[in-house]
Amino acid sequence: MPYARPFKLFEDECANLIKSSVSEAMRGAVEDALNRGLETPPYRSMGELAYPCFEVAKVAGLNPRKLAEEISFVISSSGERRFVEKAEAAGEGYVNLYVNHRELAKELFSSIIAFSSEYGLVKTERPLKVIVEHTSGNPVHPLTIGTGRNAIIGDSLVSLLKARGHMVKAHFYVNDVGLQVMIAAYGYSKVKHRIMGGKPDHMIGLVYPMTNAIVEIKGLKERLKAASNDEERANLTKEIDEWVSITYDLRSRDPELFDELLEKISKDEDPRRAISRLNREYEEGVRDAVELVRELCNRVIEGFKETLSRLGVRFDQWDWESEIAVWSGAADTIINKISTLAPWALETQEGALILDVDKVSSNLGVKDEWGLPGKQIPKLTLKRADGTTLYTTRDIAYALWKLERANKVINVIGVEQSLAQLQLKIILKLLQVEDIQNRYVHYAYELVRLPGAKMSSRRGRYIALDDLLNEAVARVHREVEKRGPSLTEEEKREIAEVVGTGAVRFALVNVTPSKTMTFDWDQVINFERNSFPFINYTYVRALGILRKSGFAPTLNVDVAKLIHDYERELVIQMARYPELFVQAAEELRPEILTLFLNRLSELFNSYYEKVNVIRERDEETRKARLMLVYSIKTVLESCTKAINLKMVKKM
RNA sequence: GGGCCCGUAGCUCAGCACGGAUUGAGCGCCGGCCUCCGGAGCCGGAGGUCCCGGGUUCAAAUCCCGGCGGGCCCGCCA
Repeated sequence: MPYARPFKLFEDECANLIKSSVSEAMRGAVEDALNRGLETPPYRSMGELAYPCFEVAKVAGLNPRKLAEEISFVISSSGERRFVEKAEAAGEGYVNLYVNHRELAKELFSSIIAFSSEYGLVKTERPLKVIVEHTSGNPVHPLTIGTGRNAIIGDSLVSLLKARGHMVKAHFYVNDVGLQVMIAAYGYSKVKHRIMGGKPDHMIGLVYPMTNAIVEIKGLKERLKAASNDEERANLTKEIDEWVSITYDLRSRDPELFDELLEKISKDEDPRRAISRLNREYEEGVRDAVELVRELCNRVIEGFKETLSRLGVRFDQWDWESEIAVWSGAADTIINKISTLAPWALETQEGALILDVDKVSSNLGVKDEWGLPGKQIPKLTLKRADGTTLYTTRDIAYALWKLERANKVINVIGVEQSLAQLQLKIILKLLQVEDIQNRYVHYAYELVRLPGAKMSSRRGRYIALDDLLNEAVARVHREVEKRGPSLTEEEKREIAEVVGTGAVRFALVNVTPSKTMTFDWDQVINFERNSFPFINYTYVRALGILRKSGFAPTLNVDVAKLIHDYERELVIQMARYPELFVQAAEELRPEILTLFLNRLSELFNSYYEKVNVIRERDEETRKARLMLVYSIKTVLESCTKAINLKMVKKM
């Protein structure tokens, strides 16, 4: 079997040559420097790798430039070279190393043929059981642009880690406990006969804010009646006015639905009490309550699944908060365990149980160990005065549940939860979970802004992921209409769907998660460079060439025929791809691969413009070029597969 | 008040964890290329005190300290 990482052969050879080119006395220092890896020079004309001599020169009391010249000379006169074409001293003290791209091409081609579209997907030596929990949108409204980023990042991680050879399961945490869901369920119970056509998650996305607003106003009005002074009355009136304006807004979006909800809720003596009763009954597992809430959640989830399947996002498991954390009694068990382990950090305030997390972290010594920046970690309430649990407590139960089932747990959750996640991790440490620092990861991501769009959860104003996808598909469809008149209507639809949703995926994964990203249509669906359509177009071009030429991949090619600068560059980039894949998977950075896809596509398009492939007269040159094109096609397949992007074969 | 994240070209970003040689890409703008294997393409140009000020270092966009600007978080919400 050929070696899976062609470029590594070159890198290893460089390291060996450098090591053996210095005197015994310097070898130790050189090895230390090499262990940190060689550098990539800033300009392509400076070779593929570089070794800076400054550090070693300083230790040995030598001039770095001189040392670089010496090393370069020894390497250049060495007969032990296969991949190193030449070594040159440069700058103030660099050894620049140039690869022999023909030898590299041989390795690349045999690797491509051996692994096909698995090329570059280097398997780990230590496969782990990994749970990636992502998306986990509350079942009271459709998935939004924000949960969309979560889903796409999460699914890319799942795909990346699977490709790396880990045993990965994608989990969705259904937050079916808590007041929000109960409000939605209460409203749903009044108007469920109306929710027939259309996507159920969108309907409930309207029922929930409507119900919430109606109940809020009713509650505020009662408080106004009982208000004892003018100031309080004025404040309440102001608040009521605000909510009334919200209900106008909401009603305009479906007057019949709103009116029926209002009429039915008004009949209830005390909606708030009905909602808390529902909450209590659900936590206790009373049958009617369970049936109602589950029916609601399942319908919303049905909508989620429909949306997610368009993006190719699949879950292995749906974990219900009620089952894992509440009905099982796990949350209470945890509270008891904390009471035994750290009674000194617990206090009771008006009946509520509070944990001094800061005290816990000092006591466990994690502040130093984890390099915690904050001096003071806020306290956390574990249990309400009425004995019911809180979200974070239930989340501890879920974290433990996941940690029992996997070596590593990755949670894709918004940055705004950073503090809660830190508190949770400290508690997990307190609960004596082994190696928690490495096993439990909060993979934080930032918000998505969409210029011109206003968001307000009280008004039920959000940017639905469905709308975003529809818009993307529509835009691609218009373009396909313009450019592909020979395609059938069905083909056009298929292309628009795959390329449109792919464009959204690409755009959302292309930006470093810790940055707030701006979603700009002209950027996402621009059909030019740095977009998914551009990459897919490149792939289709490569397929076209291969199809027309009738080329069958073969190792019987003369790599010496690859003399063009673009050919050399393409070979190097593709040979480096496995290194990038490993880095992306190890560092959980899928965006490294979207950047690579773009770079490779740009290179190929430039090449294609300058060099003939099919029309090349010289048979050997033609064959070598076709093998190169075949490699590009294969690498595009592998790399898109690694982050679960689907491409069309015709457009 | 405290903590976290972000600040690089008009716009969107990459490079920063692990310091290294003249910072880069796309869009937009200006100017070229359809006798072409698919123009959803290609080539060229203009455009930057890498937020500011100190420090460490042979070397700072990158590390440290102090500011400034923006976002988020510090609930008996989830």
